[in-house]
Parts: sequence; C-alpha cells; structure tokens
Amino acid sequence: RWRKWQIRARIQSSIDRNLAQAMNELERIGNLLNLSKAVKDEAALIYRKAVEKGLVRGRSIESVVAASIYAACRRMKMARTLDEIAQFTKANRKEVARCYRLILRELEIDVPVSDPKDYVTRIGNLLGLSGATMRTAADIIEKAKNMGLTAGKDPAGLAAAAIYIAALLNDERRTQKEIAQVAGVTEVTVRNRYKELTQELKIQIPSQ
Amino acid sequence: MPYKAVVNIENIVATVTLEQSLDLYAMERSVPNVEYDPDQFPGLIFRLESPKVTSLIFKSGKMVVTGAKSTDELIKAVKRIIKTLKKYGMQLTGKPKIQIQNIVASANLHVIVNLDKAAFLLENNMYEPEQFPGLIYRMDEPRVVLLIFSSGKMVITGAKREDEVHKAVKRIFDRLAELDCIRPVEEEELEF
DNA sequence: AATTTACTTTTCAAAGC
DNA sequence: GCTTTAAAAAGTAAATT
Repeated sequence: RWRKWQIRARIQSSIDRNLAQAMNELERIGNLLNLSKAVKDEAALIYRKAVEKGLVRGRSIESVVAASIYAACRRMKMARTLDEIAQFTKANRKEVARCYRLILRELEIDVPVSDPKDYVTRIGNLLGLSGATMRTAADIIEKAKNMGLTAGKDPAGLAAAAIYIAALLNDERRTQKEIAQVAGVTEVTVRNRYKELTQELKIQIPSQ
Repeated sequence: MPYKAVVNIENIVATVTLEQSLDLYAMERSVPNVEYDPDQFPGLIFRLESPKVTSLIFKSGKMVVTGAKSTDELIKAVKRIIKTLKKYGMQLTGKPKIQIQNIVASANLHVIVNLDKAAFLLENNMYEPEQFPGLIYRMDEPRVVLLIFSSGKMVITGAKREDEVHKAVKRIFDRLAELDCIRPVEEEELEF
C-alpha cells in the first residue's frame, strides 16, 4: 500500500519537474515565434498530455515542446512551418517532425489539414499588404481548391503565388523574391504555382 | 466508377539464409565489384547485373536481396549470386532458404482522389502536404501502408505476398468510392 | 529557364553500435 | 535509434548548363 503511494508520488514529481522545464522552453520558443497566449496555452495542454502518456521518454524535451507548438499552431490556424519552429531548437526539422507524428498518433488530437489561406494571412501581414489584397489571394486559393489544384502542394508555395497574383491585381506589386523569402519557399516554386494558377483559373495579369 | 487499377510490383526485399558462416574479408579479396567497409556497415554489398538486384551479405551467412521485380526474378537472382560466389572460390553448401520480407508496388486507379476529403473521412491516415504530397494510409487488413496521390497513383508497401497488394488496392478503391473521394479523370493521355 | 541530381515519405531484413 | 540497400509516387530544392 505504502510502496504503491511512494511510486506514484515519485512518478508525479518527475512529471512535475519535466513540465516545469518544458514550460520554460515553451515560453521561450513561443515568444521567439510571436505566438499569442492562446496558442501557447494550447501547446502546453498538448505537451502535458504527451508527458502523461510517456511520449517524452528517450526524446529531448525541446523536440516534443516544438512538436506541441507546431500542433497547437495548426489547431489554432496560426501558419508556421516546421522549419520556422525547429530553427529555435537544437533539434533538426526531421526530429521535430518525428515527435509531431508521434503526438498525432498517440494522443487523440485532431489537426486540420494545413490551409494555404492561413499562410496568405501570415505572408500578407509580413509584407504589410492591404486587406483587399489578402482577400483577393484567399479567393484565388478557394477557386484553386475547387478546381483540385491544391492537392499535394505545399500550402506556403500556393499562398505565395496567390499573394503575388493578388498584389499585382490590386496594384501593390511585390517581387517573387521577397514573397518567396517570407513564405519560406524558392522563387522557382512561386513561379511554378503562379503559372498553374493563372493558367487554370484564367487570370489575366495587367501588363505594367 | 469502374475499377480498372493497374498494379506493378516495383521492388521485393527478401532474406536468404545460407546456414553457414562466411569470411567477408576473403570474399572482398576474391570477388570483384563488391563493397565492404565493416566500420560503416556490417554487410558486404554485392551487385548482380542481371537480374539487377543488390545483395547485402553478412558473416552469419544471412543475406538481404533487394531490387527484384518478381518472385521469379528473385529466385533467379539468388541462384546467380550463389553461382557467382562459388565461381570466385567461396565454399557454399546446402540450399538457400528464401523469405520475402517486403513487397513494394505502385498502382494507378485512373481516377482523381480528393485528398482533403479523404484525410477528413479516412481512419489511420496522415496527410501533410508541407512535408509530403501523398496521403499516408495504414490499412489493417491486409496490413500494408499506402501512399495515395491526388492523381490516383499510389505506392503500396509492407506486403509479404503479391495477393495482399491487389487486395489492398481493390479495398482502398472501394473505400474511397464509398466516401465519395474519387472523380473521373477528364482526359487521360494513354501510356505505352 | 530548362536539365540533372537529390532529397522528402513508407516498408523490411540483416549485425552492431 | 542509427548505419546500408531498393523502389515507386509528386513536390520541392539546389546545382549546372
């Protein structure tokens, strides 16, 4: 009886110590990513579940925290790539992705499929574009979805191309280079998505 | 939507047990075109030109043969590997025991798959287009993993028998159809 | 800007670290 | 877990030309 209580107390204290350290990491990375309290709270909730299920054993706290933050961002529709999050940890993208997959499988957490529209908002804000341009870009994404042009494509690349087109249509042109940079994709990808979207959606670009 | 899937076996991974220990250092000296660096990997790498397969040979007498596209090709390759090793002076006795460990196949359902919808309705799936363009589906029976693309093409892996591949393809087609996740291809260029 | 090469994902065994 | 081997799918990336 006593021994059982002792074991339980020991496990609880180890979870507490782990959580204390993890919450510091979560706060640090979350602030570097400019995440709101709501997203950080969601990440904390996911991390707590992961610890209770023993998913952190044999893994670095930092990687699991990063994976929890990624899952929280996805659930809260706060577009952040795995690379953006992993850059603030000692682990690489591959290790954080491994922890993320583990969280998806082991915890009963529903994460919606990444939406290019979430990246439209993020890229638009980083470039200081108007709400009208962002709405145009979101419309382009919606039409592309309905035509089946988005399946399997990187949402960041799709959003980058939609922003490029929308900015041209709304007369606040940005170069493919600066859009690609904030979107975290290459200019070639922006160009490829741009070609496909303008062709398939029959969008006429006014010549400068 | 008629079922007209085309299935291709792309790779068979098998283990071969020779039931005798081997001197890999001697093998590296006498058999040409082999790679052996025990610090990097414990197996000796032997490439057979026809049938084009690669074999990892271990000192325990066990080997891994990869690259065969059919069971016939696999058996032929194992016979030729042993014949080649004997030709270069390796003493091999007894008949090898061949076990297929994994079959990788590709298939084309000739339909367009709505991956967003499938990701939402299908169980045991993972669809992360930021990471990989295919939807990863873990099927319980037969126990295989399918990588499904919006083009209707897919990869089936983890099967131990060929009939499991065909069964899995038929099953995923039926499942995608009942979930209303497929639509016909507008116009398809014929492949020859 | 077009090619080529290469990496992402999944599966599996082998022996050893 | 890692190391090595093979293979496909489609997207993205980087290096050449």
